[in-house]
Parts: sequence; structure tokens; C-alpha cells
Amino acid sequence: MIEISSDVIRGYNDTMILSILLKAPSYGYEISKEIKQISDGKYVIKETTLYSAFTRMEKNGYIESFVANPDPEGNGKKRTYYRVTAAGEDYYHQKCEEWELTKEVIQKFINN
Amino acid sequence: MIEISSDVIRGYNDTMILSILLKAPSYGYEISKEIKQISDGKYVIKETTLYSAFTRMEKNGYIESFVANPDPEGNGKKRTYYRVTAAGEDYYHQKCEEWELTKEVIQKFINN
DNA sequence: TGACTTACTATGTCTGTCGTAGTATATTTA
DNA sequence: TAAATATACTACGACAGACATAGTAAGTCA
Repeated sequence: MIEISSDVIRGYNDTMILSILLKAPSYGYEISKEIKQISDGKYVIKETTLYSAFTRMEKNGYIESFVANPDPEGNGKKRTYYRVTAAGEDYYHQKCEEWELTKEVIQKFINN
Repeated sequence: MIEISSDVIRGYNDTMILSILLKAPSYGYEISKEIKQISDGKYVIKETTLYSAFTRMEKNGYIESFVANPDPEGNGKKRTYYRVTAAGEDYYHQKCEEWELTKEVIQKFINN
């Protein structure tokens, strides 16, 4: 079984996280499960990588956090949710364009 | 003009270099020009990135170096040429497989 | 002759990733 | 009901690859 090294993914963790948050605000644990599920178990983000991405992206103004209960009745442990800002959405789209270009470039060096 | 950030490329510089060296042994300056040319000017590898990749890959046993003159008459300044080892070729093919997988995974998070 | 190209080496900084460890609540299972 | 497991984080330090900066030195061309 081939595994994806994180060095390859590096620089795209933020994009993946933003992609998920653009559908709906979410929090760490849920996002990590979604990344695993969307990638068919092929990529599992490390906890520390994920949480440090939150810190970085919030500092960069790409996401905003808010603390809330899991359900409206106020049950369960409070979580830190994140939502994407306008700047974050711009950044995401920029990264998507960049990805198309990168893909083309790397492809030229593969299996030649 | 969109530019490719090196964080994205990170982890694929070695693969690009090996791809070029598999066609024929080469040296720093020539490889950097080839990367630029093959990528249609979209990616220009930094000198220090390139030379440190040589050091790393030689240490890892993926490439071997030899010093030679540019032409058989012994004119011109000597250069350090590199050729790919058997281990390096294996590594290259492994990275190519990994790339196909990575591409699929990242693609799932793009423009959704 | 002087600018420019070629062909490097040395050194130190930065950033994202990740290993390790710890805290604490909530839920499930024996 | 106690123990195990899942959830939901924070703190800290190490590491590797990329890169900025700087310098050396030979060869080429105007």
C-alpha cells in the first residue's frame, strides 16, 4: 500500500480544511474525520498539524472561531468552531487555481 | 500571473531532478535550466534548493557524482555531474505512483 | 577590460509538520 | 458502576526542506 507522505501534502492542508469549512462551519475532530472520509482513508491529518493550521489561518484572517455547544439545548462539551472569512474564500480559490498549474507542471516530470 | 509556491512543490523537487537525470547525467546549472524549460517558465528552482537536494540525494544513495570536463579535450571548467543509481530509479518510480494517488486526493478538495 | 554567465559553497533563518505528552469531559461497554 | 474508549483540545520541542544572503572563481563576450 502506497502512502502519501505529508511533505507532498504540505501546503495543501490549509486548502483541504478551507474546502470543508466552506460547506459549513466545523471543528477539529469533525474536520479530521471528514478529511479521512473524503480521501477514502488515504490521508489522515495529524492532530497537531490540524490545530496549528487553525491558529495560523485565524492569524492570517482566513478563518474565524466561535465557541458553541454541540446542540441548542446546551448539552455536551463546548467546541471551538471555525468559519471561513471573505479573505479565506479568496485564498481558497487562489489555491485552487494554483493547484491546476502545479498539477500540470509536476505531471511533466512524472513517468518520462 | 499565478505563481507556484514552493511549499506545494516541496517533496517533488527530488522527483523532478531524478526525472531529468534519468535521461542523461547532468549538473546543477543545466538541470535548473531544464526545469524552467520543461515547465514553460512556470517553475524556477532556487540554486540553494537544487544543490542541497544533490547533497541529500547523494547521501541517501539516489544519485552519484563525478567530476568531468565539459568536453573530451579537457577544455572549460570542470563540473560535478550526477547520475541516478538503481535505488534512485526505484525511488523515482515510487514517487510517480505516490503522485497519482496524491493528485486524486487533493483533487477532491478543489473547487467544491 | 569589464560586464556577464557559468558553477558552485557556506551559513543561518523560517515555516509547516509531527512526535510526545498531558488535560478533561462525554459516552459506551463490561 | 467502574473501566475503557471516544471526543476535544493545548503545550512544547525537534526536524527537514526551502530559501535569503553572500561569497568565490573560472570562462565568455562586447
